[in-house]
Amino acid sequence: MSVAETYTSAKAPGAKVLPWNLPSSAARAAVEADLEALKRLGMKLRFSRNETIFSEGEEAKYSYRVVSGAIRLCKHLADGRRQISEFVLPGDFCGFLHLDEHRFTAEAASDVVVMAYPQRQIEKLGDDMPCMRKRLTRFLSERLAGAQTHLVMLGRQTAKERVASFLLMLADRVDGEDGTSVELPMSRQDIADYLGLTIETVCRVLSDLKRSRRVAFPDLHHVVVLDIESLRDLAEADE
Amino acid sequence: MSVAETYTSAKAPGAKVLPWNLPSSAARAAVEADLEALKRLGMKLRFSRNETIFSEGEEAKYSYRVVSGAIRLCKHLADGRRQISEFVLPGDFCGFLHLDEHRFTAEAASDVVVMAYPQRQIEKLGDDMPCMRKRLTRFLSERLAGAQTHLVMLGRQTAKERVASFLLMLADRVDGEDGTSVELPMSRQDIADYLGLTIETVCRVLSDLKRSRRVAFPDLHHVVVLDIESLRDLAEADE
DNA sequence: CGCCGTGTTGACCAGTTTCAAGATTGGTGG
DNA sequence: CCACCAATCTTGAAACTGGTCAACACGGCG
Repeated sequence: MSVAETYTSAKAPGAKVLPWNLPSSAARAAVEADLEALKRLGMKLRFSRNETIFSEGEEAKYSYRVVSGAIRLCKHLADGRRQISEFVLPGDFCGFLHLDEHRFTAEAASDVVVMAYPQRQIEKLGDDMPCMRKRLTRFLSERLAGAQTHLVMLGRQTAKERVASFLLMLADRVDGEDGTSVELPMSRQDIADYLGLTIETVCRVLSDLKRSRRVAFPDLHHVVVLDIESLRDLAEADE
Repeated sequence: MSVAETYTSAKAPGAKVLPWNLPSSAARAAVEADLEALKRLGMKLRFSRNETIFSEGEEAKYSYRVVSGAIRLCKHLADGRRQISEFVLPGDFCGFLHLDEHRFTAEAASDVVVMAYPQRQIEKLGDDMPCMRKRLTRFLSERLAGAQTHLVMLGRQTAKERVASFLLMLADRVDGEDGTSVELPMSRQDIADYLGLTIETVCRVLSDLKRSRRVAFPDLHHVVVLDIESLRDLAEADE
């Protein structure tokens, strides 16, 4: 079964495709197809949990693709507050901003394996190959659209809605077989910092969801089983 | 005095350039320089306050540049909640997302005059002219970086910090002579929906700022005089 | 003059945070 | 394999920020 098929079958008829903040599985599959040129530029790197991959303000020498694990993209305030703008999951790209400096910090949310591509070469690739260029603008456009959805979440949704949306997003992005059992490759604190909440609030909401049988934690803290339909009611968000 | 000069002189020595969500005045000035090709594609349109320019989900036929007034880019939830992701001020662009559908709604925040450029032609321009293409990817990158700053604001800043940051951002973006007197081309409700607050909270914070002499309203509600330095203390935000 | 849209202020309330105390989990070394 | 420790997660109670509801003020315009 191709990734693209997994993607379409995961969408129940009538289910709305959420405009989340990374390219959909379908888009990723398409990228896969003609990414050979990029592949041979990359080198494989490993980072362990909480290692910094690059920092805000650094010169942007590389862009990355996650092979396994997860990266968090975040900004740190002087007093320790932190906001995560995005989780980068296996198959996803990050960087590629075509700015001289990184505008956010990238840290390993779990042990992670990435491919690193030299920024220079990527830009060259874009110059030479129109298809790559189109992909890049589309990628950036998609990410911007995703960020706007995230803004709605932080600006106008309640804690319960945010957590529900978050879980649905993960289920949507992870190519799980059935899509209801999802691994959370990030800590509660990471989730809180993504959702603009405290870790305690995230815990409480998850406990509520557990009590109302909308989620279950079979083993540890890091695997969730979702009742998609009932979570969708809570998420409410979309237009 | 060129726009670029205005920009650099507005930055006091040591003042940090805020990574806000639209291209800086300097960037805009540079765009100006070689935008002749684009210019003759555009047609001038007028919208009056609260008119919809385009809606989320519509086919993206045009991109826009604001000549005068302001546009708000926003998303509406089913129950009436609204989040504004960006204000588009004179000289700024919007659209250009290279996606088939608009991912947000654009409405006139005040009476507004815009230039509308056919999306098709723009893409063609990008194909033909490498410099335009680079400008586009840089534009999108810059917008994405700006959205991330906005995320920090909504996720991790207090009401006071948000309002202070907002006023500083406006002062930074508007090419005012001295930069301390700023016109607010949007309503209190618009500001609230940009900041993820209620209109009452925005009013209260503004009143506080007025009492503590950090802002003043000479005439109406729609012109503010700022004490940049003391507001910067409140904004706190940046890394 | 009086209405309507918009902005301001006050009193009260609710959701979220804060602070603090445990409970679980995972890892390490005996 | 188990004991122990540190890190992470969970839960509770109290405090607080910002939201809600309601009244009022102000300015623009017919």
